Amino acid sequence: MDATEQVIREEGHAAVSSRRVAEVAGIQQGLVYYYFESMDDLLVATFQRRTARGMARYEKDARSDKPVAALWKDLNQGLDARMSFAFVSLASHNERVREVYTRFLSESRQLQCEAIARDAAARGIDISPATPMALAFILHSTSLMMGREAALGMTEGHEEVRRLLDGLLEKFA
Amino acid sequence: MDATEQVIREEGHAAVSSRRVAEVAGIQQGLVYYYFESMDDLLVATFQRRTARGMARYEKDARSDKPVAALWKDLNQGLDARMSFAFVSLASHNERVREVYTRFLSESRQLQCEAIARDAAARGIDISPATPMALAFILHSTSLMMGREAALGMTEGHEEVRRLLDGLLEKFA
DNA sequence: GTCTATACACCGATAGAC
DNA sequence: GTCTATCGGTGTATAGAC
Repeated sequence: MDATEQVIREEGHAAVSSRRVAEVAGIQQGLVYYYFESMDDLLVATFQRRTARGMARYEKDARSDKPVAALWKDLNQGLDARMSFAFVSLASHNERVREVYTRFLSESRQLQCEAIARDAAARGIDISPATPMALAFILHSTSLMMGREAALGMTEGHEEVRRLLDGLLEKFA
Repeated sequence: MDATEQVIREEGHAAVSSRRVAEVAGIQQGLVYYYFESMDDLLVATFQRRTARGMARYEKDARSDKPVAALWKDLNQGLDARMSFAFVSLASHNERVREVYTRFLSESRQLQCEAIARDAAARGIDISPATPMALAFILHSTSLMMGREAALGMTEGHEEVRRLLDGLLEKFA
């Protein structure tokens, strides 16, 4: 799974083959099929491990003493943009990957909504006209987009966006 | 190029091969190489055509009598999420596709920034603490994310996000 | 567990007939 | 312009030795 992630990151998901993964892992091609029934299984297992790690990170953020600040920091530093794109791209046309991805998206957003609502209530912060859901959505999408562009070598305007959101979230810090 | 787009949309960019594209287009495989020197050329040409059409749409929005409202409407209706993901995924590992994509992103954002700034000035609208750049970025990323999720069958929270942004952009309508 | 060897499908690209 | 035929390479997956 480590080798699979590496290939996706460096060469894209189209380059993931039993031969290439085996080469990176330092084993022979046939051995891949001793551990995974098919390449599809390997792919699904790899993404499942990723989403489990992602959820663990978000849960840790939610339990910290500054949930929203921790989440926002995590979204801006912890996202692996290239893996993320590969994930979406695959999810569009692979039912099993789509299930893994939509469950992760749904559960993590739910978690983030609750964290925002609880944090705002605890600190007496009024986020209107936004709602926890809208805020969670916007934080997620903007940080993902900045990660995407940064992965492609573009950072124009990112400082401005970050400054604006940092300011709006100031009371949570 | 139409056949290529169709294959990308329905089966993903990994399924784009001269044989598959030829089959969809109703021609023989070898003929693809009469019109395009390589599959890479076909892919780049296909995306180039898309970005040209995208820019034309944004320019039309910018010239309309309600630039920001037109842009926001366009972002929410005109984005082909699946093509968009394939584009990004490919751009990560194909230099020529990356160039096409980053130029498009950069030019379209520039255009949108100017449209927002001009529209706000003309209507005497104060968008602070946001800036034209930050606003363009957030509109783009949220609409893209909603398109992405909708393509995967998720629409939870979208109404809330749209309501919030519609409200914030109300003065532009 | 790990290897080698192999079957069979599909890939990009080219050659040459019409 | 469009076709058929073909090359070498790579893909998934399996069989069987050790």
